[in-house]
Amino acid sequence: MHTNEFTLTPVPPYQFGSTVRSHGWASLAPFAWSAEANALERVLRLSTGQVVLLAMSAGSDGAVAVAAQHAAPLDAAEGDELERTAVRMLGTDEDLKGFFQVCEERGGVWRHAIGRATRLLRSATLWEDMVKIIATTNVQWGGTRGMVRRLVEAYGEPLPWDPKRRAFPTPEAVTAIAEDAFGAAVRMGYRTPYVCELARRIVEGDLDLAALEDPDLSTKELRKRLLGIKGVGAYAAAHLLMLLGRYDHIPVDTAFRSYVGARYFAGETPSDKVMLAVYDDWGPWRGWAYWHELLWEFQPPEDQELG
DNA sequence: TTCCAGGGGTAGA
DNA sequence: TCTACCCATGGA
Repeated sequence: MHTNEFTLTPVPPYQFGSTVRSHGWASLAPFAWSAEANALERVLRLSTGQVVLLAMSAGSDGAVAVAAQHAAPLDAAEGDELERTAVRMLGTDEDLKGFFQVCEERGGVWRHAIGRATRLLRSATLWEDMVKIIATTNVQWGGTRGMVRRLVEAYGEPLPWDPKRRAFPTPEAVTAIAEDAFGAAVRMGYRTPYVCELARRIVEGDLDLAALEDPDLSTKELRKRLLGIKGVGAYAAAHLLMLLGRYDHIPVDTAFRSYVGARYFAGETPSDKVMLAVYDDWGPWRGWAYWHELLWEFQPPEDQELG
């Protein structure tokens, strides 16, 4: 057994704990929260095929500690990929000063956002984020967790010394499976052909994920390309845009309608257009503003976070 | 049993 | 651009 430990120094302000709790991703396989280690763990398959076990936890002075266990030593390229992937998942390289500046100007409860210093937890790859977003549509959270768990258990590469723990399946692994077999194993219902087609497009080079992660691509063009993916509509595109660091669209779902209706319209639910207008003055930070308010419903801010 | 979820595709207007 | 209608699955 070999180990590789390193620390990430996030762009401040940053908090590991609030990032892990930023949405439900930490409870979707292969992510798992280890209470005893106080760490976010997951199995990760590197592009060389080596499968590693990652543990990410809060370090000192706002840093994030990452520890990887693997059966064989990692070469330089594998080490780079490991670190790049940890940065992607934790958003430690994301500069949100623009958003925190607006929160500072608004003051009041918005100072909580600065204290929380949250990034959205990402998956190891955009492919994994896309599959998981598709698995959240028109289903309750328990259903999403079940679909993702079955997908990982059926087709993820096992950790060599603990084969019950598996990585998220690659697109190549999914394309190697007949669609009806995939459907029977994963039980994603009508989402099955969407995921299979997505995997095929990635493997065949028809969909270039790296191009979608290019910060120089305009948000408008990026959204158009996301909407071109079968299974991705307005909600899923807005959510994926947030995971790609663009916060000007709000993922409108039943949670949005329920929360905004209760908070701003005395329990009534006007049209989506009217409810979305509540956040218009946040400009490019609309999505983040809504997301913070929704999070605070379940994770009420404490006064000591202020200032 | 019926309803519907952290919606989306499609056809037809 | 907007609206009906259908879509597998499983929890409530």
